[in-house]
Amino acid sequence: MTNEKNKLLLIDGSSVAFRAFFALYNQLDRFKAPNGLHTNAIYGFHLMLNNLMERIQPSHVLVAFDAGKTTFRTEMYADYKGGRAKTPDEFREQMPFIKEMLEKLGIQHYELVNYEADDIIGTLDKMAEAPGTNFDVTIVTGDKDMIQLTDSNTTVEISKKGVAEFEAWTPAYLMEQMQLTPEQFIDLKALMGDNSDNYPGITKVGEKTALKLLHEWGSIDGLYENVDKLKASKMKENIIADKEQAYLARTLATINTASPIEIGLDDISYDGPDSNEALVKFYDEMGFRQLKEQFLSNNGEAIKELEVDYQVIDSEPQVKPDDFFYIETLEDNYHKADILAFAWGNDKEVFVSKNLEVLKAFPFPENTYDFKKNKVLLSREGIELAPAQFDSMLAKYLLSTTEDNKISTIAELYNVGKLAKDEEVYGKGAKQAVPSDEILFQHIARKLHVLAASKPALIKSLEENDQYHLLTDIELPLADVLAKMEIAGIAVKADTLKAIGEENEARLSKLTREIYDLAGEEFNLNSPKQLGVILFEKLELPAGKKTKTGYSTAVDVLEGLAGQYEIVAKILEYRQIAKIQSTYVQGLMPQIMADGKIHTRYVQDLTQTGRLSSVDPNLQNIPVRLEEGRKIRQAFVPSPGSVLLSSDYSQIELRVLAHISQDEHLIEAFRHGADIHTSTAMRVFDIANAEDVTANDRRNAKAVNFGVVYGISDFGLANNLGISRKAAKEYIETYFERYPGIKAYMENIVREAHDKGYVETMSHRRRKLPDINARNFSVRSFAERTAINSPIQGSAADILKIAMINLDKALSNSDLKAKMLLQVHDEIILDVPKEELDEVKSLVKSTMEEAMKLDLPLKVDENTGLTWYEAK
DNA sequence: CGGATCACG
DNA sequence: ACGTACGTGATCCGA
Repeated sequence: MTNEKNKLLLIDGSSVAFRAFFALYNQLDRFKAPNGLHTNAIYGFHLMLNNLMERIQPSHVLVAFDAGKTTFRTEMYADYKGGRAKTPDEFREQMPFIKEMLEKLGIQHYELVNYEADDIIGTLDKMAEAPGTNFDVTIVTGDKDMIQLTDSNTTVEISKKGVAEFEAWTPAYLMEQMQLTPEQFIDLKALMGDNSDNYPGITKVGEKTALKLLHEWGSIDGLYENVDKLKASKMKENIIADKEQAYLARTLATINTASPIEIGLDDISYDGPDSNEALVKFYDEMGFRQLKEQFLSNNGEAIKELEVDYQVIDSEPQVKPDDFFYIETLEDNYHKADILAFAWGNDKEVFVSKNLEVLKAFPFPENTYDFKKNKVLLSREGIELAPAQFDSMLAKYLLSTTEDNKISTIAELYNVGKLAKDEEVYGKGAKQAVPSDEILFQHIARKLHVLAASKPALIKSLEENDQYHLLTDIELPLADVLAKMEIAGIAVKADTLKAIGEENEARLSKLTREIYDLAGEEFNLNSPKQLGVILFEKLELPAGKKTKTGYSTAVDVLEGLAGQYEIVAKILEYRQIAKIQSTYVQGLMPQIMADGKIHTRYVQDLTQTGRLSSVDPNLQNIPVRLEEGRKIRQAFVPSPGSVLLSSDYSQIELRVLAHISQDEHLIEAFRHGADIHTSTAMRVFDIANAEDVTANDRRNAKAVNFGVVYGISDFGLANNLGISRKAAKEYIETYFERYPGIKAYMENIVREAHDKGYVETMSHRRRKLPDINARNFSVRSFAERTAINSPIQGSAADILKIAMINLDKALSNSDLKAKMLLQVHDEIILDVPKEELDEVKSLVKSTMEEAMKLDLPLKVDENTGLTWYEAK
């Protein structure tokens, strides 16, 4: 050993891992490896290590772990650490990877049968104090027991909050905080016991009393030598009676500094990772992008941000047909956004411009990113964009829905260099601003380069997956159709909304007064928390479910009470109206643009199943089930001289299920055109004649049919029908018995998902299922239900997409003026001139019914009206 | 910014 | 034994 001071870092791995797990517990879902493993504890542990290694710069490091449930302490006291809650599966599954991480980092870890991490640490600490050694020791742990080890060269750091805050205990700090020496700290635990380790000290003695006794008598020995001097009291009796227990507690609390460990200080010197490649690979496996980058940059291997040369063009652009084209906007909502700049070119040369005049005679190339956005933006400049041949956003979406489809993500996934995030270039929130031309141009030039450079890899992957046709035959043509629908928009009458709004306001203020009256005080009716307190504490109504934050006041809970309590009925009414008012009256009104229309945006690259979503505003969830809300639809109207036509698939998901499962009974039922829920009721409940099926039978059968599509469980069905779990289980068993094809489908698709890690729709749309082999039951079960549902929901989505493309083609090839306006998952809403109605109605019906050939018919129902309210 | 609630298929 | 129905978006509250 040299004369220079060595620095030894000893970490209680089991306790620090546990701390890390809970420090990031609220982000459990965010921290997932690509293979589905939870990583919050692994990541948190790494962050703690970063903090410690940087601050302490140790020459020697060891992470000690507890070896198992039994130790020499359990031999002395069987209940030691007994009665602890089981460690969560999400935590347990991470432990092997924490150890793997330490190995990759070049940090030794150690555990010893029959001993705890504390004892290993205590023993090494002792070794580091032997004559001839010269160490400063830092011990890091999550609980206070180890404070007893602090001395002139040993600091004990206790993890306090998050992953970066520690409290450093030295003898001086211990004296200041508790007026104790490290030896006395053991006696403190002897007197008060340890709840979390599950051993008692002296009855009724907690920290306060224990401290008082120690300050008076110096030690547990001192106390018992002088026990006669204590004045008679219950406490004195306890002290005398629990003497044996107290000494046992002292033995249990004392860290063994002479454990038979087989490693020494020479074995734990630290000199960084053995293999940088292995560490980087580990980061990749865990999905630790930031840690990886940080590591690489510290090693001078930082992935460099792309350097892309570009030319600024102000007129007469040179464009090759197989170039890429990209438009940049700050705002997401391209119905309002300004074009900041645009770029074109390929991976060799890039051109940029912000002069909109350049666009007027632009020969738009065939490759782009987010064609739909381009088309809508350019239509505002009077340019009508023809469909593209390739769209990187849609290609990436088809390949994987696990991440977003930003260009920076594509760059990362396909290894075509690093791209700054938009937030870094443009800022976010209030700080968002347009940067200088130089920064803006460089950024979009980089994007253009990434698009061009990644295209071959995207196409190759699509072909390997047999998905290329999904891009060319479905998503790309659909983008063009959707752009036209978004540009068209739907007329919404502000006056009608206003009238509904005024009526609502009157009802809301009356209800508010009545509810305050019944509650006996005023409170914020929109706060579930305050409402819970009023109902279940002040008024003492029987509380149902609980949520993480308090009492649940959701509808299903309140509905059970509405019959008995006037206030609950009024709250339900208030909620219903308040929802309509805030989301649909006040929410929609400002969305009506200068042309009197609402232009939604369909998000084409988001859902896990292949459905669209609708935003700004969402026109796929306009109320319909309850009359009060349905009135909102009176504000949605056709163009002058037209009517609205709404055509929807009947039972499309069950039909898809019948087809892909090939269940003969379900297929037969649809071929006969019978009411499907009635038919199910007859089969499952053994009813011979359709007339004998009661409304209740049908309702139950309907719930079972829905359940099947969702990946049924007895619990879910029971919950939905309000029946016992046992009864629900019997329903399901009978159902599977009567529809064996369905049962086989479910088993097969789940098995396939387990084997492949993904499932597919009829047209090879994929959904990856990283959780399908999870060790955690509920995580895995969720993935299994998803495996059952996604091919059904996704195939239905594909069918409607195909129908929309075909219908658009048919309308374009005709003289018809009818236009598609909206899509709501299984229905299309069109604006149809009155004189075209008959023709369009049957065209839409046949196009939709023939969109895909199944082994049973598809069926379309339609409604028409002068408002959307009537057309349903 | 996450949770609770509720609107749709 | 575990703890749930599948897929979305908007609004409000409260740390």
